[in-house]
Formats: sequence, C-alpha cells, structure tokens
Amino acid sequence: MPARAPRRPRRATHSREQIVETAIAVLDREGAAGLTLRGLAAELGGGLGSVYWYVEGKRELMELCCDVLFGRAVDLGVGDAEFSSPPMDVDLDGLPEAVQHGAVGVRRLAMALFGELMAHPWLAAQSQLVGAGRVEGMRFWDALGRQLAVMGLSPQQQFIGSTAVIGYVMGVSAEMMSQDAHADPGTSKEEQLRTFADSWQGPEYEGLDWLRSIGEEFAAHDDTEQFAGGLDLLVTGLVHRAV
Amino acid sequence: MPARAPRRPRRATHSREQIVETAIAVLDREGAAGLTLRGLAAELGGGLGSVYWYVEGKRELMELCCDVLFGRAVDLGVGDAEFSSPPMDVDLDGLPEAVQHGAVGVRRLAMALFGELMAHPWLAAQSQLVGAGRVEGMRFWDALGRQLAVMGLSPQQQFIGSTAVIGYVMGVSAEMMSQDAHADPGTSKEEQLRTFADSWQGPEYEGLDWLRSIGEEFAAHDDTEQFAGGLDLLVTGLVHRAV
DNA sequence: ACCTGAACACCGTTCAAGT
DNA sequence: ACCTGAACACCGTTCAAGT
Repeated sequence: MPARAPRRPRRATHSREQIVETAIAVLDREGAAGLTLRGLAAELGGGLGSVYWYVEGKRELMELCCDVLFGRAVDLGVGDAEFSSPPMDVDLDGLPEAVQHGAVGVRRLAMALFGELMAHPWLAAQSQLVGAGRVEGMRFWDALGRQLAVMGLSPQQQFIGSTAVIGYVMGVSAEMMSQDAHADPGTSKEEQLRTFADSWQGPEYEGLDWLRSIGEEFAAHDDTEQFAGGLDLLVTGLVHRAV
Repeated sequence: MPARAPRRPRRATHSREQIVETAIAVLDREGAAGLTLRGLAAELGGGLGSVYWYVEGKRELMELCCDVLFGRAVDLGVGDAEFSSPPMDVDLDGLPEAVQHGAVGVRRLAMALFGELMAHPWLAAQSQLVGAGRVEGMRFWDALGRQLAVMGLSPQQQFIGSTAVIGYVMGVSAEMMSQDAHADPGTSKEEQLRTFADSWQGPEYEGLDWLRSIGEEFAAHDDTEQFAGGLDLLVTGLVHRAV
C-alpha cells in the first residue's frame, strides 16, 4: 500500500439560514425526535461544534425553525395569493363591510397557518415556543390582531380573540398531527381512521356511549374540513361580538 | 474499625399508581425536563430498572400521568361541586332549555380542564398525547360530546365542536404556560407582563403597530378571564349552530 | 413475580486546538 | 472569524442476575 498523506479535514462553511433550512428538512423527514445536532452537522458536511457558532443550542434552533414557518404563514395569509380552503360557514349577510372583511382576513390567516402545520407535522407540538417573542411569530399575531381591529372589536376583545384563534389553530393541529403519529405507517388514512373508530367499541370504553356513537363521523371526516368547521365557530363568536 | 456485613440492598416495592403519582409530583416540582427515570427511581427509593416492570417506558409514563389529570378534570366537570369561574359571556335568553344546559355543561368541563392545566403547568405542552386513546382522556371527550348532543347539534357538529373545544383548551393553555416558563423567576406576575409588553416597543418589532397597541391590554390581563373569554366565543358559535 | 444496577447506545454542550 | 472533534455529563433502555 502506498503511503497516504493524512486526510486534512475540509472546513465546511455555514450560514444561519442554511442551518435552519437543513434542520427543517430533517424535521420534515424524521420528525422532532429525529433531529440531532450530530445528524444535522453530518447533513451539513461539517463538524458538530460549528453549529454552535450560529445558534445558542438546540432550543434556539427549534425556535428559529418554527419562526421561519410562521413567517411563511403570514406572507401567505396577508397576501392576495389564492389558496384553497373550505367555504366559510359564517353568516355575514347584512353586516357592515368592515366586519365582513375582518372576518375573512382572520379566517385566511388561520387557514394559512394551518397549511404550514399540515405541511410540517412536527410543528404543531412546538406551541410551547410560540410565546418566545420571535419576530415572525409576532408578525403573525400582529396581522391577526389587525383584522380584529378592523372588525371594530374593543382592545380587550382584540386581545382575547387573537390569542383564542392562535391557540385554537395550534391546539387542534397538535391533536390531528399526533393522531397521525400514533397510527402505524403503511396503512392508508382511511384504514387508520377505521381502526381508531373500531377500537372505541372495545370493552375498555364501556359506558362511553357518545364516544361509540361518534365513530362513524370520525371515520368519514376530513382534517381540513374539521379544522375549518371549528374555526368558523370561533369566527361566528367574533362576529357576534362585533355587532 | 469493626467489620461490617456488606449492605444488602433493600428491595423497594412499588405499584403502578404510586409510580404515576410520584412522577406527577416530580413534574409539578421540576417541570417536564426535570423528570428522569433515574431521579424517579431514587424518589421511590428503588432501582432504576424496576420502573420498567410497571410501565413500558418514559413515553407511557407520561401518557399515564396526563390521563390521571384528565380523569380529575372529568370528575370535577361532570359533578355538581362548586368551583369558581368567570361569569359566562354568552347570550342564552329565550333559547330552549336543552341548549342552555348543554352550553353550560360544555363551559363547565372546559373550565375544569383548564384548572388542571393551570395546576400542572407541564401538562398543556403534552397535547401530543391526547389522541393516544387513554381511557380518562376518552371519558373527557365523551362527557363533552354528550353536552353537544344535548344542545341538539348534528353528529358532524358534535364531532367538530368537541374537538374544537379540546383543541382550544389545550392550545391556549400551552400558550399561557409557555409564557410563564419563558419569564425569569423571582419577578412577580405583574412585572413579567410589564416586561413583555415593554419589549414589544423595541426596534425589532418596528411596523407591528397593532402589537405595540395591545401591550397595555396584555399587561393588565388575567389568564383565567382571557381563557374564559375565548371559550365563550366558541360557545357562542356552538349556540348559534344549535338554533 | 418483582427488583437491582451495570452496561449500552445514544444525547446536548463545552472547549482547547486548529485554520 | 469560523471550524473541528474529543471529552464530559448526562439520558432512556436492556438484561442477566438476584430474591
């Protein structure tokens, strides 16, 4: 064997944005438990420690990942791009135009955020990071609050309403995404729903007659319609306060 | 020094209930990050491995802890014990009695769950475990669904409404509890709120005029009133669907 | 049947040393 | 200024060995 010069390690060069984007890709592929700083460094082609030059630690990295996606939700939710969502089930007939506009704006922002949460199933469970004061998250809150102000709600109702909508979006999404995570992979969505619904007929749920009665509704439901339906309950409440 | 017989380790004796109760105590005291199986075993006076005789692993242990507290929320929410909650801000005048009863029942259950989430600040962030099919969690869902059935809502609206309420409760609570966790300890609640509100005037939030306008509302708010206010938006929506 | 603790295979974080 | 990787102080989980 000919002698070899010892491999000099190549120095990889990073940026904060690149690290965050790569982390999001890993999270999308492997889930929250699948992101490790070692794995991330390997994916970036560099050493473990260099990540720490750009982020304070794993927690800040997660916050930055979440914030980027909140930013995309605002951009989509305040823009005039078309994106599909179920028809709104709120009676706006005869209401002042400002109330109608505000209600539509609230719904649009919430649906845009829901879209990001569906596209990145690990994200909804990170709601603990919402209050971290990251700028894109705050931009989302600001955009939502503006719509409630447009509706003519009092400052107190703007505050309560905006936090209620964000809480609803994050909470319902976390519910839905965790259900997907619990299901074993390889089965279709329909089979998963059916398996859940059938399990509720088991003896451990004896006496929970309502639960048993709702199985068919669950087996036939669509996540986006379910989300939009609950959102419209909130929007109905907001409209009711505005007039 | 007199010779000593080697210490024979005492065999500790456990039960599943004792392990879960102790884990809840540790979680309350140290938070979710503070619960380790080694620490738990030490607290129980036994060895690390024995915990595995009773629970499959840390994940199941967390699920069991959450489920116990959901159980307490149902018991309180369906019983007739008095517990304080802000006055309901939903107009029920002239509505059928069944609708009124159902609406009150929904609110009662949601407030009872919120109480548990406030008493155990680590709990709200575990919403990923809600869909795990644990029996007390399912009992809570069943109790809530019954109230929506009482209101006369369609099965679809029962499904959408019940998941919306649970999602709202978990999501808003996770928001609130994480805010407390981010604040540095040693300062009063009022000071914490003031610090947050003031930080929104900083240059990184330039252009977020609504955010800046809402600071005073935030600084003066009360968590329970905020929660109840948002909940009543949802209940208003439900009542609107029922008539 | 139930308990023990060493051993294993990981983690996140730090930091002296490099370029 | 930015990168490297060994070292440290933990984790959860497994399992052969005990009682």
